[in-house]
Amino acid sequence: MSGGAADSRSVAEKLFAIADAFVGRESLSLSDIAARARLPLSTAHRLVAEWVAWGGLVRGDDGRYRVGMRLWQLGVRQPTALRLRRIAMPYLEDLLEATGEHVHLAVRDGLGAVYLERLSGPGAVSAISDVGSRLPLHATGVGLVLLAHAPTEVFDEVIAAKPRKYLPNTLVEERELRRRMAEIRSFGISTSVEELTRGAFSIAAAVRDATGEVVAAVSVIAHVERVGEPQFALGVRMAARGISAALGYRPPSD
Amino acid sequence: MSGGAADSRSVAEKLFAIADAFVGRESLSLSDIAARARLPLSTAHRLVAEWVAWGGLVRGDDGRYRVGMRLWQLGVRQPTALRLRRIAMPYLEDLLEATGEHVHLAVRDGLGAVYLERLSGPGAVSAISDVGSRLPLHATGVGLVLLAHAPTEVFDEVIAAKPRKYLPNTLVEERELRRRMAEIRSFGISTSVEELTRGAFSIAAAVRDATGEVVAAVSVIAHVERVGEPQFALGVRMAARGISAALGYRPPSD
DNA sequence: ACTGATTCTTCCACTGGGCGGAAGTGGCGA
DNA sequence: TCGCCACTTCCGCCCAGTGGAAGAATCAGT
Repeated sequence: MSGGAADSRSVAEKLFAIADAFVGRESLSLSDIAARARLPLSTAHRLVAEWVAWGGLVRGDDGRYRVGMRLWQLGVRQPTALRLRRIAMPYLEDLLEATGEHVHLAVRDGLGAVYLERLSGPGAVSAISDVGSRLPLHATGVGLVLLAHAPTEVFDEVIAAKPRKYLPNTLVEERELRRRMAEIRSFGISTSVEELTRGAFSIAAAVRDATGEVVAAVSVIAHVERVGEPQFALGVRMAARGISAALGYRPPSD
Repeated sequence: MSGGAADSRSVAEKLFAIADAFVGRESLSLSDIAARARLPLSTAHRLVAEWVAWGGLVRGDDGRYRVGMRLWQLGVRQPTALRLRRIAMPYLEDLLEATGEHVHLAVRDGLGAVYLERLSGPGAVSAISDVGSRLPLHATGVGLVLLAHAPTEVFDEVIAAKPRKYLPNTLVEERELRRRMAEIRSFGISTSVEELTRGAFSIAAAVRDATGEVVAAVSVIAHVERVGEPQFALGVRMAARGISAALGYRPPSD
């Protein structure tokens, strides 16, 4: 029956590929899933049925599949996300009030910045990020901050992965990125203008926990005309300090 | 090599069993996982490694495993949870302010009530429920409300599954439960005293969406001495109505 | 109602990936 | 140094998983 070369991925990898197909989308048809996971329809059909039987995926009345409550249950208790979000929320709300633009909280996971929270004012720029998004480290405010404080291997991997130039201002050269990292580490804050989104600039700062390690980053994304207004840098600094303090960080006093 | 009867579960089921082991716990060691998932250590080891390779689980510095950001990403966008939480939050906060006790929002998933949100006042009773918990329908305020408005098959399955009697007041008999369901449907509110937690009572009401279907339930769990104080029933009713209205529900006006 | 396109579901025989007992490794406490 | 426990790796057997193909269901256009 099977003519061509069999798919060398393990069952688990195929199941995960199906799960991955759902990251960032509401609902998918069987063929969508099969296409995204690069699986033959019959295989996708069978594996999706297994997810459904477990409750990780549910089939709607429209025949399309959605992420089910069981996966929600599993994810919602992710310790890092839970703790950081809970602690950071009041500071993020203050920051939103002070700026009226997009406010972000993100952590690094591998080579991506994962957005734990996004609060947005009414007239904020249209941005790609949302809660649960994963964006590249080199092209976002939070990403650059997280990268600047990550182990050097991470930087090497980012370079090795050939970072994509989204806009003319996106940094992709190793030298430029290195300089920028050093800058962020010494200033304690990062300002990017039109590096990922046209018409937007971003100010980001690092959040530290009780051990002094950088565990997250906060940022504001605002309309580029407002660049230079002092409340952004000030607000982001205060939010980052506040959250760090709430996490038990005590800055070296010497 | 393999001597005894092989495990008849499919790879997928084994992977899911591992995932299930994490529901409601922060971190597990490999042997914990193997025990909970009823898998030989070597099998658990291999499958856990697959989860880790994908990013669904992460291994901490302590050697224990935790749910990773990838599973969080997947779950956090679960459409029902996302939408209901976002819309309901302000009403739940009002309800918390009015009562100062535990406030819950839950949906039915299969034979369980899954808690989408829990807000708690400072002196609230110690309760088992938390965000992401799954509790039996017959033994919780929200569960009874959800059961009362569920398809009859669900009720039959609950009965068939021999509901457990947690406390003397827990309803487990088919006749009693049926009567209670009818009561809830006609009064539009449910009051339970010490059915799951000693020293606590619960008042719950149904939330409907634009189609008129019951999609969730809100409840307050409070110290049993406060039973009868009017703000509980009133507050729960108002919250349920408010959320329903925000979801687009228009009560029949005749 | 007929036709054809599209999407989903089921079937089945071949085969290599998964299986798990057993042996190996490493760390810790006595 | 020894024993214990928790984890990791190994390896050969065998059946679960595979995916092409055929069948069923659904839908749109004429």
